[in-house]
Amino acid sequence: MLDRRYLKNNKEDVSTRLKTRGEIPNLEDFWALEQKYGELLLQVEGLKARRNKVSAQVAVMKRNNEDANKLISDMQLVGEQIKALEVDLNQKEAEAQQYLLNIPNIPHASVPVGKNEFDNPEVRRWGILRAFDFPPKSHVEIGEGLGILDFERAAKISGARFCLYKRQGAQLERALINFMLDLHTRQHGYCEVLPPFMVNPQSLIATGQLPKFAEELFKMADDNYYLIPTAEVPVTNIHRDEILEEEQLPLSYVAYTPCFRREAGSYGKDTRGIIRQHQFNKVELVKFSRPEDSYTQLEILLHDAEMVLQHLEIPYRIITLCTGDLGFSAAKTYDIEAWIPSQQRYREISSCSNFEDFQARRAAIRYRPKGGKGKPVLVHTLNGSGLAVGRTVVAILENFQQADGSVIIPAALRQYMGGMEKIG
RNA sequence: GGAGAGGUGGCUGAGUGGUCGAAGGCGCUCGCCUGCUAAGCGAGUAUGGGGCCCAAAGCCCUAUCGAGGGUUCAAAUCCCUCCCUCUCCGCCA
Repeated sequence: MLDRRYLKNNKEDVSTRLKTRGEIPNLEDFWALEQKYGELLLQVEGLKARRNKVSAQVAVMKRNNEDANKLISDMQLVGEQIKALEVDLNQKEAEAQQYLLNIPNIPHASVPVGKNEFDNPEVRRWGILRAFDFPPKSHVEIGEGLGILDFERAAKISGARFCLYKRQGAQLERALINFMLDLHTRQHGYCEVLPPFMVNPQSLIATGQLPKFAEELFKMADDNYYLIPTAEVPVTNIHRDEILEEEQLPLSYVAYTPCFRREAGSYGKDTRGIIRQHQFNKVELVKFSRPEDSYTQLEILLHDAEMVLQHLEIPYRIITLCTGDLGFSAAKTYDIEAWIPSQQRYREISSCSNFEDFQARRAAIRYRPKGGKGKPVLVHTLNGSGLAVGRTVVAILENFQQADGSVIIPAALRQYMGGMEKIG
């Protein structure tokens, strides 16, 4: 959510910067709404001030056994006026709130202007693409060949976009989760948390999935809970409605969770394999920082995520999402894309974003400047995948496949696989 | 699921219609004092919104005692609904 006052006072600036996202915001309506709201608020508060004052007088008179009936009947009228105005006021307030909740974040000045994913500039590449002396197979072929990925039975159990991992496949997934958690906690200083996988609507509003993207979420039919689409939701909400101490910042959390997404609107995309699933595992990094540090923290976050791929010896590249490709809540996003040999292209395996105070404002996450003096200030929130586990399995199977259909296990992972060096 | 108890400021804890944004204690901040530490003394110490102001400081108004509604001139206090926590029973990994 954007700052209401900033939005009110900088219509032109906000409007031009939002347009780079491809949004055409109608700020005039909002402005008119705010104007009306302000007037009503002034009226209502004026009347309340009067009533409070008179009520105090009534109290005094009653104590002195004086007759206060005149004042009381006057205030009855004032009470009715207040009630009538408040109906209008509350409606304006709700409208303004709805409006604000549906406006995306403003891109950071360093974000390249562009229309869509084809305008995302590459930042850097890492690793050497392996030269295959045989046609590389897709992870589906490899996984089914080895009997470690079973899509048919998953479809029977659940449906499309699910996968049953078996034997070394299941073990590999588990090994990766542990490897990533250990790396981030032991070497990068993150605090490990294991949050709930179901959350209430408030949490989803705070991080920006609601109200706008309800169709992407799995919702419980009989309870007011949603399955999390990412650990970002429960972990960012750890500090919802809290005032942190400046000394605590930056706070860094790492969490493993499964993620659940309806993938509405992506019919036909990545239908085969485990690239795009309704349920997938992810190790997520979340940071809370002072505003002045958040872009430094974004670089650190990106580095921490990259290190996973470097340890696993998987080639990747970093891109900056352009204004037109930026997610709703993000001010700036780097994607890490791993090399997928069967597709001869890089595919997203991590997304690292700075949300600035966009989520913090929705979630009321603030910190008190040092010394206990001064007003609480909104923190900046950041998060990034570190990494998407299923897609890491894809990258390993494909990049480390052998001509005979077997797969070498990256050295860094072997201690997590009971010393196993090869699958198949 | 059944029965009961309870949700008040950073914490603890009082408050059953007006003098309560809220006693007391703890903590914290600043100042004083003490050779150091401890103790002691004094002052201050919630958050959102709005207004005055170029801005800051400050002042004023308003809201907030789990959430939302209601009664009343007036609600932490009375009524209704919901949420959460705790205890016991049942069930269960």
